[in-house]
Amino acid sequence: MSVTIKDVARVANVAPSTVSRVISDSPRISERTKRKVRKVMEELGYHINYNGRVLVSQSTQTIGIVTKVSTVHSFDNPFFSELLRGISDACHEEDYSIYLTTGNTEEAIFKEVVKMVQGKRVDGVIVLYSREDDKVVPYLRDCNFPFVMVGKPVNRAGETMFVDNDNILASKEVTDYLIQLGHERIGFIGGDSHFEVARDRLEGFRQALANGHLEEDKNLQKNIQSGLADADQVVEELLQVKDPPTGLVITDDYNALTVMRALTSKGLKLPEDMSIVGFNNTMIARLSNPALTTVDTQSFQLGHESARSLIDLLNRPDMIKKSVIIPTVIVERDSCHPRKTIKQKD
Amino acid sequence: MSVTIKDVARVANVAPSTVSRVISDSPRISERTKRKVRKVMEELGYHINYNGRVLVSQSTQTIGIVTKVSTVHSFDNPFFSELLRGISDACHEEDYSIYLTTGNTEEAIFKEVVKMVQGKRVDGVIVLYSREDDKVVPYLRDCNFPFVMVGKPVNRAGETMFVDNDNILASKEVTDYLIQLGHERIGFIGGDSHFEVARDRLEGFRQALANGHLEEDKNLQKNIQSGLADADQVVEELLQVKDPPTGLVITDDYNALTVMRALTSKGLKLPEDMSIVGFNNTMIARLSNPALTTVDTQSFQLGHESARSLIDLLNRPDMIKKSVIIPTVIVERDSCHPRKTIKQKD
DNA sequence: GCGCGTTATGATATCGATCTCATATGATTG
DNA sequence: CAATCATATGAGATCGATATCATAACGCGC
Repeated sequence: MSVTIKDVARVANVAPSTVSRVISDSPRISERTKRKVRKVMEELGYHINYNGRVLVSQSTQTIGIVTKVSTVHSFDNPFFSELLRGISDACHEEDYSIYLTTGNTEEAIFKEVVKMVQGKRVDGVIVLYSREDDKVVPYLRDCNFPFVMVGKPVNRAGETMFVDNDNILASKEVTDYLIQLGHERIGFIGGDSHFEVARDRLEGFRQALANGHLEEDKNLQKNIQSGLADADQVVEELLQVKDPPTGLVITDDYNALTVMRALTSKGLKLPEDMSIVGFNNTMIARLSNPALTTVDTQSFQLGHESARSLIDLLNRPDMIKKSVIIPTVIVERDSCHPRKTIKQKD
Repeated sequence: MSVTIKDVARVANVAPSTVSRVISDSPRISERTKRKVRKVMEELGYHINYNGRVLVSQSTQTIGIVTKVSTVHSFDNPFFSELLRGISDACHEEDYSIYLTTGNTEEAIFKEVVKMVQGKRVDGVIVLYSREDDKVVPYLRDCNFPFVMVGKPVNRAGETMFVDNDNILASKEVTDYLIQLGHERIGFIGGDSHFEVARDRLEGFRQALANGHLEEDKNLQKNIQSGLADADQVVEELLQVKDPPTGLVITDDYNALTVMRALTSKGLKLPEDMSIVGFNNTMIARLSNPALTTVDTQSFQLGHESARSLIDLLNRPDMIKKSVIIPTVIVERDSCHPRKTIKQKD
């Protein structure tokens, strides 16, 4: 069908192996022959077929990306898009390609992973989440297949390459920020607690409260899980509490915006009646009204570093399993306000 | 290294070709042998190596996705994420995999495409944009390589498979919607006019004005291009016009929200002082305040259909080059308001 | 002028699967 | 019971590249 190395060899009157050597620019071939062969390649419109090369070199120059269940909340979330851009960028620099897993259920994703790993379609894998009860990561460990996680591994962190923020610290800092503003009743709205990141951020939140000698009230800790409890309900509950919060730490920009909507529809004034901080600094944080103060987790960098680390690992399989922590930055916008010193009658 | 078909053959005491036939569940192999071979595969932990198969079958069961330059505005935009989800979903149903091109410049993208097409890494390609001055589509045509576009081709539509909305109609309808609400001065804020979609939506907008016997004022037609003119500037300009608009058609939810922010910061009340419609019905439309009325372009379906069409084409290469039009729906929310019958003095 | 080391190239096996063609075996039939 | 045929399996070529080993050609020193 298309032009192969043999066609080139025949026309150029050399052996296929010579053509192969010209392709890899081997120093063992004379300049004269190289020129001749290259001319023929040009004339015939030759282009290498990677599949042939892959078979012998046992390397695909491709990395696989595994995301969590994608039905509603993964691609949807701009955070993931940014991650993907970062990965994509790093891959391109190193001339690697990207192979994307899809799949709507955990089981489907797992099968896809097995298929791409065992089927030798990728050289390594980036896992874009960290959660307990996950089959993918243990599987990759068992196979001894090169992989990098975005997010801190649930266990055996020492044996695993990962790229992450210091989520405990980030959450602590941003809670501190609210405390500095005078808030004493601070609520926390997290995501799916199966994920490591959710637990870390709650932990940081609690540390900040403890540090600030503020009482921890479980009634102020809520969850928004995709589909399950929605913002309206959570807001409802938070406002019912006697002595309701004046500040909220929300672990995701998207959810933060949802909550803001719910609050305004209840007649609260933002940021005067409720100070809010989000996480991730996605583009939507800039768009809300008031603009959202949020923790920039530098998702692009997170993605970029994860790909770079994986490629490093592929190049030197025996390298030490380093982990990379990407610093976070609080981006101050307009969604926070010093606590009003109301309740004069007290 | 890993277990191959030959290892299985040796242990099971059959020929490699027999094992291959068992894999493809050929009816020419007895049930007894199949059971025996399968048992050995199980025991040895055999898994097919796709690269071998690809080489002989000349098919990768993989489709490539080409997006426009990704630096700022492609993955960023939830519209693309939804498209990707739709593609991903359809691919998974048909057991196809996804190969993603990256690249920060047009030239880099073009090279990636050549690489994946000539290098035989994918069976077909989905191009997620339609623009003039594009090298990718003409190239794919020249190679006679199977591809599907999302968006109407700039030319030679009859020879090209594509999936699209009727953007002219959609834009006309949504402009009509504003006209029905009594608006007579309506502005249009589009995107990069290199893209076919931008031109179509402008066209529909103009048709609606003409139909409604409204005068077309070029001063009310603006553009927001990624990075270039920003919302504040555009809003500034629009409000400077004598007899400024009371309604705006904005061809993208993201830009619509940017404009809304700019308007409120100028002290306008929404939707009373300005009615706004967006496009795409991305998740951010739901989050704005007031919630954005927008044209649902059904991006998930767009992606889904494009993948399905491509896979159809791959299965029957001589099939007629059909095109699919996905209907649009206006999603009414709270960002539009009947025109106030002010200017009593008139 | 013979032996030897270099250099440039060729011949061939190989990667892991599939596919075509050949063949052994057993069943069917006149 | 020989001829014929269907069935189940094996042998070997093949896909398009790379890599190893062999070898031809050449120059050089003694």
